[in-house]
Amino acid sequence: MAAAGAAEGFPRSARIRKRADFLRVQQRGKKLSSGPLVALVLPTAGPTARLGLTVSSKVGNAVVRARVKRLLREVFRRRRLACPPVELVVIARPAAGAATAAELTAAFSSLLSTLQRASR
RNA sequence: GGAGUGGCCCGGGUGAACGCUGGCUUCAGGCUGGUACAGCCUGGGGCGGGAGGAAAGUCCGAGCUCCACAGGGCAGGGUGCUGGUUAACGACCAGUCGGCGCGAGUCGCAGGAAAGUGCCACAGAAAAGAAACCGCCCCGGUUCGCCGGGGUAAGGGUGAAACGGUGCGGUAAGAGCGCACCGCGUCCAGGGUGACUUGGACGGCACGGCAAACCCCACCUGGAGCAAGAGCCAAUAGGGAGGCUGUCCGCCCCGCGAGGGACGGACCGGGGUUGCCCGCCCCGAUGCCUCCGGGUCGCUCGCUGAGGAGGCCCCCGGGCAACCGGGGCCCUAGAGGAAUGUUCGCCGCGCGGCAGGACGCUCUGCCGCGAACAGAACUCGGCUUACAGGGCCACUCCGGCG
RNA sequence: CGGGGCGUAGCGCAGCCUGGUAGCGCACCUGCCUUGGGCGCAGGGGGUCGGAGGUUCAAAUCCUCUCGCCCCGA
Repeated sequence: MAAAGAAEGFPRSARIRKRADFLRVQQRGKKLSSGPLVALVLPTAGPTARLGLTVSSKVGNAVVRARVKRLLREVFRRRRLACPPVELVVIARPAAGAATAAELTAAFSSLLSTLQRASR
């Protein structure tokens, strides 16, 4: 176990995939925001953090939405094991469609940093 | 060389690191059944696969799936020159006719206006089956200003459009009144599968426009859509399925009777016949009997390894072509809160600047910037729309040189 | 996947079905009224009718294609 590649992996178990899970986090989670992003955080009993993304059609067409999700997933993949075990739902506001990759990365990174500080 | 027309193609390449996804294989752990072993789940390793020309819009057509369907009529919807291609189409090809263009070409919802109804604003006398405002001509009257009656439709004027056009003859003035040509209609002959076309004869003109107005005619048309649909099935709740039973009348049977049962008809209410009607079919408040299954979340299948109405700037044959037949080669991803990504190099492409060779076309080097439109969601055939940059082919017109 | 609606002046809407003049309210400008402002009265300006093509003598209106926005159902 614990192969070298697992440090930056992003397996299916680290994703929120059920509508019920999304609704639970959105109703009971704590709300944070940074720029074009809104995050809802709920502590979990699982071993690691899990991420779910919500990017509606207000953000842009399919290409723009996919780009936003891939960028956010990439940031989360790099820092996943450094995060406390929470369930995290990130909602992209319409401004996220027009944001550059650097802006989105910075916004999500600051969100993750405040999360890590709060858990200590 | 310049201007243009039509069509086709490409849609960056390569390497490394870290990731994602589904297939095959292998290892470890667990569960079920268990003799070997098989199946499933979780995690790791290896191998090879992983967006488009439009995947988009969802404007048409089909496959596939489920539902409905005795039959008849009416409605609704769609298409609309002809012939063909196709699984099918509103698509495509070829042609006909008409518009535009010198031309290559291009555009066209392009049936019927003597089946009927309706509309044609303003202007104009008159907007559809006739009429006569200014006129022109004749006759009568006259106070010489003109008035009355009749003929006419050439000219003026209005309008988008005025009941064939031009010319000659003719006439009181005129008029298809007569003639020639053109247009129109009918008939005949030739060509063509056909739309249509060519020629001739006859007719003296009848049929203004609008059907992307209602409509008529011809042909086509059941509804929904992979969240279709099929299977397994937790918690919770306790229901779900099947059969009988409505009211009245007639008649028959059983019974002493109350009553019960069978048949036929009518009626009431509800439902089905996925628009309506006829017709047809089913059901009945309460209650009784029999059976144990129905279904939500979730999961699996449908779903893409085997079939594809699949591609080929491959070949052969048929056809003007769309396309068809045969052979060869090749391709084919399968997610499910939804993968195909991120970072860093090198090469290639375009634009701009600088320097050098060079009259110029252009070549070399360096630097900077840029690289679009857009993401599979059951699968195909079309159409439409978006798109940085690049390449190829055929043809037309104009100019120059030989 | 399927269905519906909207786009007309700076804003909110009529007009479209049944073709011929684009209009209403608020806002804007000018004048009157008032010491001044508001209110009120009178007058005025302003619209490629989302875009392209077509039918027609004539199109906001009819037809076709297209762009954008909003809503609904499974």
